[in-house]
Amino acid sequence: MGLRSRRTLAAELPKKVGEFVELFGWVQNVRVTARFVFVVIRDRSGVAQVTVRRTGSHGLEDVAKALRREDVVRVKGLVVRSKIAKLGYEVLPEEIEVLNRSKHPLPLDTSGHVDMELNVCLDSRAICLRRPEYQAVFKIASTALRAMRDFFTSNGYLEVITSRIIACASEGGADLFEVNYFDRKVFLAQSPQLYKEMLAGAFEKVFEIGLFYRAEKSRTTYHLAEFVSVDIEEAFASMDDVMDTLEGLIKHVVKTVGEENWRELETLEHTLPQVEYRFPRLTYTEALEMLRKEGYGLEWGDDFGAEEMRTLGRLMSGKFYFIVDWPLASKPFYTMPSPENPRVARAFDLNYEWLELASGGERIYKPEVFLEGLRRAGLNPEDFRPFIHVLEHGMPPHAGFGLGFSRLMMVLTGMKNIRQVTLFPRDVDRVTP
RNA sequence: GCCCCGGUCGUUCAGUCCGGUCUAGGAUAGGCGGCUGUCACCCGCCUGACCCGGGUUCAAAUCCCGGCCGGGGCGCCA
Repeated sequence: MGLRSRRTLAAELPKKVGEFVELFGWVQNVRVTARFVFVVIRDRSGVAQVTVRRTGSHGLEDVAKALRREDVVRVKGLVVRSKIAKLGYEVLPEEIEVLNRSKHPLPLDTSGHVDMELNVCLDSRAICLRRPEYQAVFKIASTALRAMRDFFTSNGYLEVITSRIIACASEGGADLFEVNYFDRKVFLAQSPQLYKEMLAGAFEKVFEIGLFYRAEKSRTTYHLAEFVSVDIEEAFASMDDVMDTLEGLIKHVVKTVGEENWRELETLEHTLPQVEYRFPRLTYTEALEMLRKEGYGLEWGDDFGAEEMRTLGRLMSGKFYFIVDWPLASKPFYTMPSPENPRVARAFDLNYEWLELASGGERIYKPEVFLEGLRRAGLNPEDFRPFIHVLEHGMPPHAGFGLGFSRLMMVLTGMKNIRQVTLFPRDVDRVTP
């Protein structure tokens, strides 16, 4: 018989009053009194109090008294109601087995009395996650991932997995990590961009949730060298279509997390953002005008810096909002120019307050226009043969977006640093654990 | 890469400005003892730290320089 079928979780005890159960978990606390030893056991469902009556005969009592925080134990005992115990019930043990001892002192405080610095937490990540308030973030993340998959699949998108290994450092923009691949120099992908476009030419609607890499020495609270990107690409769709999809996605995720993770949100003392409105769609030019009125000396074509984004976020009063119709020069080479004005891109960003969560738009689908985009970006067409090959054989018009999953998680959990919502963050300074 | 701030028991917070009873203090964790159906149990005692290197000084946790590490901001940034 497996352990799992024998096991009872702490949260199930109220239903087991009068029965013998086996608890498995960690020692959270031990309190010794004249007639009892109280051991608090924590498992993934919550905590339970194990009450050992002191008989003076060195048995269970000695085992219980010797327990220390984070020891791993199995407790077999009778569940009884209790008017005195704050939980309303407790376990009277007949066996306590120590499955593993924890070394002391612990690298951090798991009792919840003393807070820890982010770095201390990350250095002992799995131990820091013994604390419920640190677990809450990742329970919400799991719900969000599931909600996104539900949303995409129920809207007809096919989940795909593309390669992280690419041959050429040729997609422009950010720096790529070099990897030795059978004595060839290859690179880690920084986005699934061209792959998902090619797949949109076959499946029409695809999405991918995956890790991507950028070798930029960014030291901010919202950049990592390894990050989770949520990407879609859709054939026969316009910029407005995928913006609607993205808006629907955000609303579905917020709603689902609100329904399923209210306990975790309470633990984090965080309230989800409101989404009961149509996300404003601001043009780049309108945003520029708003900033000029605030006194920023910006020219058409300038990018918005951090301060500008904070101002814009304030002016948009804490809403999710799109900025559309960017200058083409500020967008990647594969971006579709507007048919009305070739200096304007059919591209958008989605922001929440000051933070850029996603960007997307329509893509070039004609080979000759793509070659013109490459020429403008100073890139070598030879490096794009496989992609151009697809463009030449019936690539439909298409659009898509990429969403920074961890940035969305910051919004959903109220965390101020992307490392707090990443289990094992990778940045310029950290590659362990 | 730039600017600002910081580095003190396992963790966390004081002390540094203005060098000297700092023999470095509190909380929490750990050890021992006491009290006690406890539930952040309580009380007492104990263990345990000034990032590294150089300099100034009679004297450095404290001032100066360099390094390393950390926090924040900016830049870079599909």
